[in-house]
Amino acid sequence: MDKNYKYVEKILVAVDCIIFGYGNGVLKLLAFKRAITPFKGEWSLIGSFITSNESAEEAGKRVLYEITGLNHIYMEELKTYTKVDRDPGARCISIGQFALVGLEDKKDMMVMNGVEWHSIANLPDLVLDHHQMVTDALLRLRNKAQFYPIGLELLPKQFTIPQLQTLYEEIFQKKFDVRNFRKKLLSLNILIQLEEKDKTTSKKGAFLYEFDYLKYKKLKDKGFKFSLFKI
Amino acid sequence: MDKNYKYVEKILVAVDCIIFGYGNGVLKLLAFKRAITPFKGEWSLIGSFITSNESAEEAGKRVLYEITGLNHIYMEELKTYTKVDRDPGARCISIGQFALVGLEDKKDMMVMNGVEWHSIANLPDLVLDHHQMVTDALLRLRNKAQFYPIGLELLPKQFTIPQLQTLYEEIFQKKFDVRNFRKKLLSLNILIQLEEKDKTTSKKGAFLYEFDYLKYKKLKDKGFKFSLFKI
DNA sequence: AAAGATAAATGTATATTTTACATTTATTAA
DNA sequence: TTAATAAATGTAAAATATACATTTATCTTT
Repeated sequence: MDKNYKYVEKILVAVDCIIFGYGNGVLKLLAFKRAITPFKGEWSLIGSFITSNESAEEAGKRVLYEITGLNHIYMEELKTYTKVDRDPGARCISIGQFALVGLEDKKDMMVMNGVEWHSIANLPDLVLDHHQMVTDALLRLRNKAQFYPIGLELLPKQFTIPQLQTLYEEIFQKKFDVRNFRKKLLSLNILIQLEEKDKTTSKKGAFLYEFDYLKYKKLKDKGFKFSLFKI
Repeated sequence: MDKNYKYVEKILVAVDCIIFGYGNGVLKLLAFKRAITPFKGEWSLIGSFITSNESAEEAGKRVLYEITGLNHIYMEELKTYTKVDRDPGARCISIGQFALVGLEDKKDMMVMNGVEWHSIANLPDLVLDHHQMVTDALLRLRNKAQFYPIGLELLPKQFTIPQLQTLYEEIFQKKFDVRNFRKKLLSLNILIQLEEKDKTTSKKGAFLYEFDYLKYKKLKDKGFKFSLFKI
């Protein structure tokens, strides 16, 4: 190490993952019941200390993989929690990592002992400042849903418009008018209608759609701003 | 320290401040020429290692004060830079702190040797990943200007509409129509028109305004979303 | 006192977007 | 054939955004 850094204090650096899952029309958060001290028996976000050979995002993805077997998951930094006394055990900062998991295509997901998906409407108490992290992450989720076609991360590759609407209604805890919702979504021109219908929820069946990711990306790179709704 | 944390690696944690200043119609960035190794003679953002008794924001505000004497400055977390090899001297993560300084009311600001305001249009090369931090911060600034009356931080308490427009034009590098700009701003109902005029830039003089911060806050708390412009 | 110069202030018509709201359609099961 | 059910659709009114040119207040000069 460079001698100039020699006398500087080092700090414990953790990541904690705020992992939202969406399945069966319900928005969920992944948490686990700690089996060992500290905080044995209490609910906690999934986290880890960062090691010297990984970035925060790598650490987040690593621990998510270790605990769920999930890979290639959408993850971004939320914010960093650095209050001096946030962890009574030691000075420790934590980098919140925000992640989104579509649960419909992950039915085969491994679920470790003590790890559970909790409906957002009914969260358990969480250790330390983890509840604050979830509050912050929910704000981020809403913000993201407004300016980014978040169905890309939370819905299966093929989905129906009513499914997409239910996702938005779950995220915003608010009903939208079906005619206006469909009109607005289709006006963005990033959905491809397929020929098949999904008949699992109605006799008539609902047409399946896919996101046209390339078209979305092109428009975005051109500076086109998506705003899905005035909420 | 709790024994459970005993065998975990610690990491150097720094803050780097991306400090935007606005004065004389120009948007500027604060940087300093390093007088000592490492990177002696190169331009760098203002930063510091975090000590064990301060949060990231406290560290950011401390170093800003140490170097400029500035106090009570708007500061928020930008993002954290954690790539393993971002600093060749040592494994070191850095928390970017985004700050805004209105320079008109700070004419008496102390300027330490080697510390300089650089016009955004003409930035020097910066060490490490500091240029990336500035790029990220500029995006944040634009985003913030769109959804928050950023004049609150970057203009003197009393200001004119043309001044406010110049600020927005500087931030977005784009001209706005004077009629539409004024109409939109006044329609938000958070400006108080004063009786005095500012005659420094024209014979006719421009009416001075103040932000009605309380009204703004009330509307915001009610869930009212400000969107200053479709850019 | 009048004229000239300069930036500030203003209004309107058109286009676009958002909102509110009720009926018809496709399909399966009885 | 009928009943049941969720999916799909259209239109008018309101709100917002855009494009665009002239008048006003004041100081300076003649």
